[in-house]
Amino acid sequence: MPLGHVLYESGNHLQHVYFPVNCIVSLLYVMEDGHSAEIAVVGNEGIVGVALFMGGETTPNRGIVQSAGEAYRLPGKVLKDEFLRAGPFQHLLLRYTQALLTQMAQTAACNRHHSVDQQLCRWLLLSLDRLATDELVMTQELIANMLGVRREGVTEAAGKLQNLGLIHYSRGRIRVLDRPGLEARACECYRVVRNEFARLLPDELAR
Amino acid sequence: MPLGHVLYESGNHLQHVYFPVNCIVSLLYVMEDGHSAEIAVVGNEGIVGVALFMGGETTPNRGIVQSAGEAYRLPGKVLKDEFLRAGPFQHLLLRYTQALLTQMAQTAACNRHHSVDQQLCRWLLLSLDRLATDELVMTQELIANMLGVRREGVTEAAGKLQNLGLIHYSRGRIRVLDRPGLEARACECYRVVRNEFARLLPDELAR
DNA sequence: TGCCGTCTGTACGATGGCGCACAATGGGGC
DNA sequence: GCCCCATTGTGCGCCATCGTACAGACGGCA
Repeated sequence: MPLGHVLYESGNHLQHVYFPVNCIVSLLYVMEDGHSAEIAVVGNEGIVGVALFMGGETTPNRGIVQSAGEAYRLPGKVLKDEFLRAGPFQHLLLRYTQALLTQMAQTAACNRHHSVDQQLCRWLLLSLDRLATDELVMTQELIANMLGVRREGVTEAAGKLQNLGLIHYSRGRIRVLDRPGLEARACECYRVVRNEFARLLPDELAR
Repeated sequence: MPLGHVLYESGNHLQHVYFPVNCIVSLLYVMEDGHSAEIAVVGNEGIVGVALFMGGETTPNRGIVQSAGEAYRLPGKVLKDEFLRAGPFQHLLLRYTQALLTQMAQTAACNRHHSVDQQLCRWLLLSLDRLATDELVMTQELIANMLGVRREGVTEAAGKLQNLGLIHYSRGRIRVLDRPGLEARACECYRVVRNEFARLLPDELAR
C-alpha cells in the first residue's frame, strides 16, 4: 500500500474492506472546490470500509493511504457473510464503528474550536498511536491537506513544536521526541478519542 | 419533550432509546471550556442512542431537545433484544447509523471550511426537514450554541437572510419563507447529507 | 398601561487563519 | 561533486470571526 494510494473514491461501491497492518488510512472528504478535510484515521486497530457491513455499500468520502505499509484485503461479500452470522466478530465490528463515530464527532468539534497548533498535536498523536515507530513519513503539504489548512500554517505550527524540542523534522520525515510534551499541547480531543478507543476495543489495542 | 430537555449526558450509560415523532434532538459535544458544537441532529427519521445497540452503552456527547414535541421511549434492553434477532429492523438501524456517520463527517468538513452564513442555511434546512412545519421555535442564542459560534454571528447571518426575504424571525421564532433560496445559499454539505439519508432510508422518509 | 426581562442589533479592536509571492534549503540523481 | 526540484521558511495585506460592551425593541405579566 504505497503512500497516496486511493482505496476508494467518494460514491464508488466498495468491493473490498481493508485491515491495515502497519499502514494508516485517512478518510477524507473532498469538497467541490477541491478543499479537503480528514474525517477519521484508521490503523491496525480498525477496518476501512464500514459502509459495506452497515448496509450502505458506499460513502461520500475518499479512503487514502496516509502512511505506506501493508494491509489485508477481504472481498466485501466474505466480510458481509461473516458479519451476518451475528457472532462476536459482528460485535467487534460494531464497537469499532462506534469508536469511529466518536472520532468523527470529535473531529467536528475540534475543527470548530481549536487552533491549528492544537490540531497538529492531536493529529500527530493519533497517527503515531496507529504505527509502531516514532517517525512519520509525511510532508507538511500532505498534513495540511489532511487537516484542511494551509501548508504555511502547518509549517508555522511545526516550527513551534520543533523549537520546543517536541519533534524533529526534515523533508518529509517527522520524528517525535517528546510524546508527553505533545500530549500536553494537544487539545482534549486527542484524549477523548484515545480513551474511547481503549474503552470500546481493549483487546484490539492490546495486541 | 420540552425544549432544552437533556436526554442523556456525556458518558452516562443510556437507559433508553428515543424515537422522535415531531421533535428534534441535537447531539452536542460540550468542551471542557464550556464551548459546544453540534455533531448531528435527529428527527423522526432516526433514533437517539445508537450507542446502545452498537455495543458502547454510552458516548461522550449530550443529547438535548432542540425543538419541543413528542417521542417514543424504549428501554434499552428491549431494543437490544430486537436488534439481536438480526432481522430487517437491525438492517434499518445499521443503515440509519451509517447515515449518521455521513452527517457527522459532513459536519466536520463544514466546520472546517464554510462560513457562518452557509452553515446557518444548512442548519435551518436540516432542522426543517425533520419537522412538519416551516417554523422553528428557537432563539439565536440557542442556534449559536448548536453551531458553536457567537450569538452575534448568528444575528448577523440571520439578518442577511431576512433582508433577502428568505426567512422571517422575531423573538425566538423563525419562519422560512423561501426554501429554494435557502438551499441556494447553503453549502454543498446540506445536499450531501440529504441525499445520503434519502439513499439509505428511502422508506423512512416516505412516511 | 407600564415595567422588566429576554431577545436582537450594533460597534470596535484583536486575532487567527487565508491567499499569494518568493526566498532559502537540502537530498537524490546524474 | 553539482544541479535541480521538492520541501520548508517568511512576509504581507485581507477578512471572517471572536470577545466585549452596550443600546434598542418586543412581549408577557402585574
